[in-house]
Amino acid sequence: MRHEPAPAMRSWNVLNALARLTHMTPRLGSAASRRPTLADVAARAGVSVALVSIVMRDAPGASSATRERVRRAAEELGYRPDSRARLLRSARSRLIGVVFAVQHAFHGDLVGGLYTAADAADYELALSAVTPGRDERRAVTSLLQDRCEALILLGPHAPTSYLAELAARMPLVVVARPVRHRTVDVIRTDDIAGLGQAVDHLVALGHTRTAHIDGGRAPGAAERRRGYRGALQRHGLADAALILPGGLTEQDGATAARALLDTHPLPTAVTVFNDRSATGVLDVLRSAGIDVPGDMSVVGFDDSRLARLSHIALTTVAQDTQQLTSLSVARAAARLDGSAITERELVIPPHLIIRGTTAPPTR
Amino acid sequence: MRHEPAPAMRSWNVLNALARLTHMTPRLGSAASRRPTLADVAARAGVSVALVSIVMRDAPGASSATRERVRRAAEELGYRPDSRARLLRSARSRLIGVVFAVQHAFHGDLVGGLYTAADAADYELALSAVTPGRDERRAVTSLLQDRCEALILLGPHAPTSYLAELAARMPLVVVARPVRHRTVDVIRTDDIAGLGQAVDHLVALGHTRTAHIDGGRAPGAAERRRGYRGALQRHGLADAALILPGGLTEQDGATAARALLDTHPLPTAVTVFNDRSATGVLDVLRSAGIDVPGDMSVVGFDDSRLARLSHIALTTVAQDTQQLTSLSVARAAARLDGSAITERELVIPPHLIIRGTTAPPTR
DNA sequence: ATGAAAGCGCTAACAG
DNA sequence: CTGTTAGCGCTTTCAT
Repeated sequence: MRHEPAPAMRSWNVLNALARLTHMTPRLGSAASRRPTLADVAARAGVSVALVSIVMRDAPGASSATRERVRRAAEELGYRPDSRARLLRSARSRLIGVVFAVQHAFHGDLVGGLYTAADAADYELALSAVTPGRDERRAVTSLLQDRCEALILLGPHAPTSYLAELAARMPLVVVARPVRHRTVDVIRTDDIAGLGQAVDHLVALGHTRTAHIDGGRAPGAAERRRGYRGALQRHGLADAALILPGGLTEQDGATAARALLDTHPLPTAVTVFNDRSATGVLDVLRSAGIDVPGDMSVVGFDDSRLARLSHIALTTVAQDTQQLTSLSVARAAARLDGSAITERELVIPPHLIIRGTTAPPTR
Repeated sequence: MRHEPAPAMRSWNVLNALARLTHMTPRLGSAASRRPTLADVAARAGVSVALVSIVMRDAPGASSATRERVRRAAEELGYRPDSRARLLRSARSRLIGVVFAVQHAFHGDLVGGLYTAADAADYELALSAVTPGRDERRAVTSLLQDRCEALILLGPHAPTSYLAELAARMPLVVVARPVRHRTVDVIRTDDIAGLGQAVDHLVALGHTRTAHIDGGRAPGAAERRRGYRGALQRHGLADAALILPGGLTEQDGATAARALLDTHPLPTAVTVFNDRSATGVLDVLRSAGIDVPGDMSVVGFDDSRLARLSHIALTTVAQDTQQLTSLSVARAAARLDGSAITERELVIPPHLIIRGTTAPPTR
């Protein structure tokens, strides 16, 4: 059998296939074409694979001289450990699956925090996105095949029954949504306290006629409604509670703001489900000639990048993403280690950030 | 050796460890505690592992009766194929790595499209996010260990030298950013044409005094500047070109808009690097009492969800995400298959979407 | 400190 | 159509 010289490199796979064809004998293929393996490094360093494995993992049991030699060999070969093979062999995968919605800016913030936390705890993250064409189920299923040891779900919409089913398979941490089930861990912001702080602030400024534009069926929306009502009650303003149906997008806020403008008497302040929706509210109010905060105070929720923009300068309830994410990873790790856990649900206090959209009422 | 009854399930890993301890003999552990394997399914169905493998992969070579039996056994056991093991064994991983910035809404749209495209092409996606605490290098490195066959980078900031280095290892597709390098595939929007359409539209409406708020050093910004200039030139308005430094956030747009307001004579129309920045522009203009589109027309870029919001209704240049993503996956696949490729760089035409922020000039 | 050998769960040759 | 066999690249005993 003769080989014509390849006319040009046409494909990565063709290369591999060739390498395989030309070495049908059990002897190893030349390291030139394949991605280098432990065996290649071992051969080059003149030691056994086991030793190389030890060195690559920084595990104890190799002389520093050997370590040095092995490291150089690996370096020269451009060796990269194959995480699949590693995972396959190890009892633990140290992999945590994360399901997030790619369109939610707040999820973006959380993912950032999760990476940091996982890093510190020596875990890897496997991301799986929920998109318009890919639902939570899909996202979770793909993670299950990846041998994740635990799952962290950001604001999932799936029914509790499904979450419970998952939790039976493996540790499950749900973030930013309450779940009433014995085996599901929950890490979330104290939404009730958050709205409480918002209302306290407004009342302290002198507002008595307030409104709340809610989040509809979004995770946390019910709690925030309750927080709004409860806080007014505390201040003896229960009768003045006004809740308008909203949602979690700018559009939802804009629509609700128009409804708000039809209210008589017009409230002097409004709390909004989240910053995104609050942006829509601000836009409609200003277009309608309502001065913010002169004629109307507005409070958001999340302290997203949006709120911090100087031209928006939204007073808002900040979620503690650092806590939410590090506790989520810590909880998953604790479950995997079998540490004792007393509180299934961790509720993190938020804090109000006062910026430029709130002021005393002028009417 | 006696076992005390376990007081309570304390850990997933303890369970596994126990299972391992109590079965030190080479015989297989009971399927009860481990996640079921092909062997378990095979045993239950009374066939060989190989056959089960065939059935699970929907590969030819099994009678439908057997298929049925195997499927039921797998179902009863709750069997899930282990993708790591599968990948380890197969020559191909059919895995494409994707690096994206978790804070960019537009990347979110792209990721959605990529999932769909990958699905159709029978590839899997491995996501790796760039976050404030995790740079592109990190994101790429983790993907390399996952045995991805190709990489798709969304709007990367890394220097061309690094991209070239990567491209030498494996097929590399860069999306939404031009890269001048022989081995790097690029799929991007025709930014020049996009700005051309925007300017054509404004000129057709009667505008002669226009401005462009640019994207600074963002991917694509240089092209859009050039597109703006070139289009004015075509219309004999080269002298009227006004470019203000901007960026890709609302904040950047807001700042630039303030600068714009100091211009004399004030332009009657402005094109903005992207929708996000345009939002900031709109906000500042309206706050300053400038009516849009009465006093000033505004055109964005991206056709993000933002632009579509009815209260914003931004006239904008739409990027064809469907094309961008399906071509990206197709290109990666083509490289892997060794298909002939004529155009290293694919430039996709955008199209203008006229909404409510543009109108004839009144000044 | 080092090496030999046994698999992790799966797919791919090949034989029957 | 079905079973047997041999690894993928790595970690992990267990010897030495």
